[in-house]
Amino acid sequence: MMQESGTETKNNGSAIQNGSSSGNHLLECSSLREGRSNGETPAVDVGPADLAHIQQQQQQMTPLIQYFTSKQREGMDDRAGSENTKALQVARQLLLQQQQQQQQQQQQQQQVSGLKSPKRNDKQPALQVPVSVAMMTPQVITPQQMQQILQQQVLSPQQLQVLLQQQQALMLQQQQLQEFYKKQQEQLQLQLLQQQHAGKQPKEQQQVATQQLAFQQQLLQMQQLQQQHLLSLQRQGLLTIQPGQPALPLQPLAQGMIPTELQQLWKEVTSAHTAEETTGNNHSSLDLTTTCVSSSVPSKTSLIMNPHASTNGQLSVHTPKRESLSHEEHPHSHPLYGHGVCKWPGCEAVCEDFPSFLKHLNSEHALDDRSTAQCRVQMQVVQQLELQLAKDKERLQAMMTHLHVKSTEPKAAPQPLNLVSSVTLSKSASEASPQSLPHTPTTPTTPITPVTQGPSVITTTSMHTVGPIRRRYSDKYNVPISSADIAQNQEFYKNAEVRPPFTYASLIRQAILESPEKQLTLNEIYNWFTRMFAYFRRNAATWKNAVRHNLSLHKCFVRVENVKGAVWTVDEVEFQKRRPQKISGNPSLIKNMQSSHAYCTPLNAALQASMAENSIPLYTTASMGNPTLGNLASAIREELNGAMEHTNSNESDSSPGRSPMQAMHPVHVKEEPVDPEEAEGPLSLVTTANHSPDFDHDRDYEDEPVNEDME
DNA sequence: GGTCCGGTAAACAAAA
DNA sequence: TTTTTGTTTACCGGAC
Repeated sequence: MMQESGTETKNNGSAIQNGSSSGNHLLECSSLREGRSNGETPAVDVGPADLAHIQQQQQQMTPLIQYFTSKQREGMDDRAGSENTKALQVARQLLLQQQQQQQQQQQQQQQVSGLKSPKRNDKQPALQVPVSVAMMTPQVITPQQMQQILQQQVLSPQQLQVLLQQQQALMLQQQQLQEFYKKQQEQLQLQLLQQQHAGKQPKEQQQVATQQLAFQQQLLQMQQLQQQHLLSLQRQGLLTIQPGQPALPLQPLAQGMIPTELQQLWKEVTSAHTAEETTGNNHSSLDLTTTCVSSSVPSKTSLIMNPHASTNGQLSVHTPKRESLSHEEHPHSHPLYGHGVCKWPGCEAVCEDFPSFLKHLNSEHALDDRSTAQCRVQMQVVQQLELQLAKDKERLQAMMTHLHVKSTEPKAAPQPLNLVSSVTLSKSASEASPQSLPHTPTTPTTPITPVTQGPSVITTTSMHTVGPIRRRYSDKYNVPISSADIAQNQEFYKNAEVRPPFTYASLIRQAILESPEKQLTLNEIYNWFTRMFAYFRRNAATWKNAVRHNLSLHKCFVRVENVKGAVWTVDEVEFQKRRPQKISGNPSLIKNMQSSHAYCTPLNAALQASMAENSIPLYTTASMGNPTLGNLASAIREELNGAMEHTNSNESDSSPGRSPMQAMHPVHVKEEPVDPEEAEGPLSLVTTANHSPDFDHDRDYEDEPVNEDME
């Protein structure tokens, strides 16, 4: 509640200037008044001097903010917009001086308080007042300094904007922190009173004091965070820092002493910090313009992003604009965080909650060589995917041209042809409406949204893929796969909320087979689904039910009672029985399939090389899954072998095409006459190389290998 | 048009 | 009591 008020104040146009500082003071003062008005002994013994100090600093702060605000409103007049950052430097120095002084004062207070007797009236004032003051006005600038800045008028619009925004962010942090701090104080007051009335001994009071001290330390850490923020400014070149002002390391918060509210506060504060830091990264040595940068840049800081930011956002997986919106609307949503897992490529660290994720993000994925390299790799991956997509499009066009297939777009879709989209659009054009595809009944009204979060280039076209899972296509529509998609699809399905074109049974089997012991619990299967497919991170009730349904329904899934409960295994014999035999009639198809698998290697090798070049071991499992390509390949071979076996031995078995491999049937187009009806085929099934029977549906079947290997 | 298959929804029961 | 797990049935749409 207090935080809300703080936010409102911040968002209020006219209140911006003094909303943070004065607002904080007022809040504190009012809080103090309340304490007194209640007839309770004020635990926070803020003396007149302190109040005067607060007011004074408030007055000092206001002109600067007003100035910045006015500059912003004036459209950041470039009149004085020389790039000279001298004024900013001055301001920065002043701020740092202030902070130093406050820290020193705080430390002194702490020392004093530590020596003081646990008597109620003695301990708290020393502990609290300095902290609150320090936290409220870490960046106070004296009127003289302010005037100096104003006289110089050397701030460029961008600098002003940056400074103003960051100032606001810091103020918000301070405000929130202060509010929480006051809450803590009030609680402690109550505790003290209760203890006093109950005749508690100083021991407990000491405990309370200890808590106070701990909290104070946390506040100090917040200051350090702010300093880091300033450092990030320095990185941006917007500020220069004094050589003698070392950056304080971000110390971990004292565990076990962070109450829920503090965690909440911490979360918000670190969120802002993260955003700022990310922005700093953007301007630092890295000229990263893709996901890694744009992903976590909130709207607040979007203004200070480089001119390419918006463009980058469009090209990257996440657009800054959308991200910022989502951040505003869903404070806990973060493109790098989902389902309790850090989505940083290759990380997948489990973070229980958003605050812990933010901490993790700040600690593990700070601006360093590794993160830089990862971002670069991600860029390369995206670029490679883009290139591959372009190639495939070209190839498709050539194929269509060769087959004299007049564009089926009128019938299929107006959207650009893509491996994915074309598949969806093909035969079942009637159903191909993008909106109708992806969604489970649970989300009928939100058809496209999930897909929009997909990977950059693929996203647009892939939107149309979402629904295909149910549809099956006959072999004749299959077209030789372009080498492309293996790694692509893996990454794609992991990031894009596009429904994989595989049956639940196939996915379940894959999950089980990928497990070390070839057996998984239901929950582990769930986890595999969510881990491997972004699509299954939503509508859990639906697909989980389907998973259970499939497990129970299909004989190929065998439930085994284990020591630790029931696990599910795959009866390959039964599963093979399910396989379609369509492929059986076409040995050549199998050949093609095999050849198509060969594509995997080069692509993955390239990706791996790229990663190795950047020394990014993390990528191995998470985003690319390259390391597991071997497994994937072997799985494909197994599939192929199975299909071959069927081809050789079960030709008579003509159950409607369902073999995993069936999808792979290579290029029927070449072997079968192309009739008008089939003409659509190429379009719809551009990629059909490897497949499990169930994977046959509307997609290129190279996906399966990828998916199988994802793990 | 019938059949098969997969996806989805739902009800129900047992176990945790 | 709630949640998870497991089973079963029904329905629908797509492919054959």
